[in-house]
Amino acid sequence: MNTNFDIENFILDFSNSCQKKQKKVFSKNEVVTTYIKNRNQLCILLDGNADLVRYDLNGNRTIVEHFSKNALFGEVFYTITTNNELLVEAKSTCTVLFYIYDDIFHRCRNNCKFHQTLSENLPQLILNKVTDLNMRIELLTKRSTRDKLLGYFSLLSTRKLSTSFELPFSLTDLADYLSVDRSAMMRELKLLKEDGFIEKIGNRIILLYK
Amino acid sequence: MNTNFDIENFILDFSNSCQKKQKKVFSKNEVVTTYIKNRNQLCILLDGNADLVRYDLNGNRTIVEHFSKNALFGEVFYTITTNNELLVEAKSTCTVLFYIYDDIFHRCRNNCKFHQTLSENLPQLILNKVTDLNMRIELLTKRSTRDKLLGYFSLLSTRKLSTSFELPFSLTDLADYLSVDRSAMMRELKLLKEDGFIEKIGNRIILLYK
DNA sequence: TATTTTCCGTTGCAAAAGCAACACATTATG
DNA sequence: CATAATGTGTTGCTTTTGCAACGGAAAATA
Repeated sequence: MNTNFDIENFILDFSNSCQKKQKKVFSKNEVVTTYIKNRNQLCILLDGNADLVRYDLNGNRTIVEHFSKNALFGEVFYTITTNNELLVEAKSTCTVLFYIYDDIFHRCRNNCKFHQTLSENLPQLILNKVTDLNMRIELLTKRSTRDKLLGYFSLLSTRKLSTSFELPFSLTDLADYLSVDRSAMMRELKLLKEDGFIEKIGNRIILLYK
Repeated sequence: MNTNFDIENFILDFSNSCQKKQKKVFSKNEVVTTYIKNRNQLCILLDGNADLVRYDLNGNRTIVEHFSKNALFGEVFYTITTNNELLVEAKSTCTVLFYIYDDIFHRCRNNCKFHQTLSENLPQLILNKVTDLNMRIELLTKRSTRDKLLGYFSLLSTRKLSTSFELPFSLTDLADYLSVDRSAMMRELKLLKEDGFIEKIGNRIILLYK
């Protein structure tokens, strides 16, 4: 894949060279931003972890996306179709850059290096997001809680290049991410252990099946 | 939103001006392409309808995406993580342009107008895809078959600017799209009718709740 | 047009998932 | 450090969903 663009170093080098942005720091549980129709915001998470969360009319909470270092988010990626609350919550201390998408795309007046490089690499950055979303869809289309859990574990295992890995979520949040009931998920986790698919030590999962 | 770029006219004007692509026509039920790791293909559907379909190990069929005129697809949007079959099936006669993503991004040698315009507008095109995928995720995270159906109907209603609209799927395919069992979905459809949420005349749905 | 194939609509039964409630552990916070 | 808040693990019960099967309608095909 063409992931030549190293967003991390790029941001380190240039994030101060552009005027058309805001940089803010949030502490745990603060609301980073809400998704509001047509404001066209694009955000980059420089550091920390945050979740895009939706609360529906039945009071169900869904973790729509989980963001870590260098993730892109913001309502430019979203067509707001429902009146569900959609907001980004900091899960740890977060540093975030805020842009208006049109400003990136059409460059800023200064034509600064930051802006130029960012707009050149935007297709790749957004493409990375597309592949993430497709993986999420793959998970969500799995028919059973068991398959969702195993699919998610297998994903984490692939990412860490190890059959043993830490969950980036609390179990409560994991249920909201997989869009299943927490107690049902706990039951299924127990069965997965009993059936010899996984081991679970604290926050760490070990995949036992090949 | 900045959807200034009119892909349809652009394609009409320029699709013959570039060498680095293939144009093919498919008839109904033909396989347009399969998703194979690292081939990095990007496709544009010029005309017709097609589905991205996955068959899992349990034999379940999932319609991962539904494509209509001017849709972008191809494995450049996908990180293949499982060995599930992932293929695009023509649902009607389809005309498709095939590219290799790197060729678009790095321009072709001729530096033709088609290539230039396409690469300039690629962020916007991919962004449109992101918002589509996010809508799909919103549907899939709904907890019940009822909510999935109502959510999908509400989406179609918003698109058509009318409470009455045709389903773009057969009911069998709709179930595969919403990732639910067909008979369970039929049962829920009946209940939705009985509870006065919808009317259904052939392929047409009328939303009755406000 | 006759025949095969696909799709629709339905049902009984089994399995899975959701709901509600609770005790206990762990983690934040005054 | 004491106390509050949040997270974990569990269970009985209810509801929803999935599975399998079937007959008939509609559509595709020979």
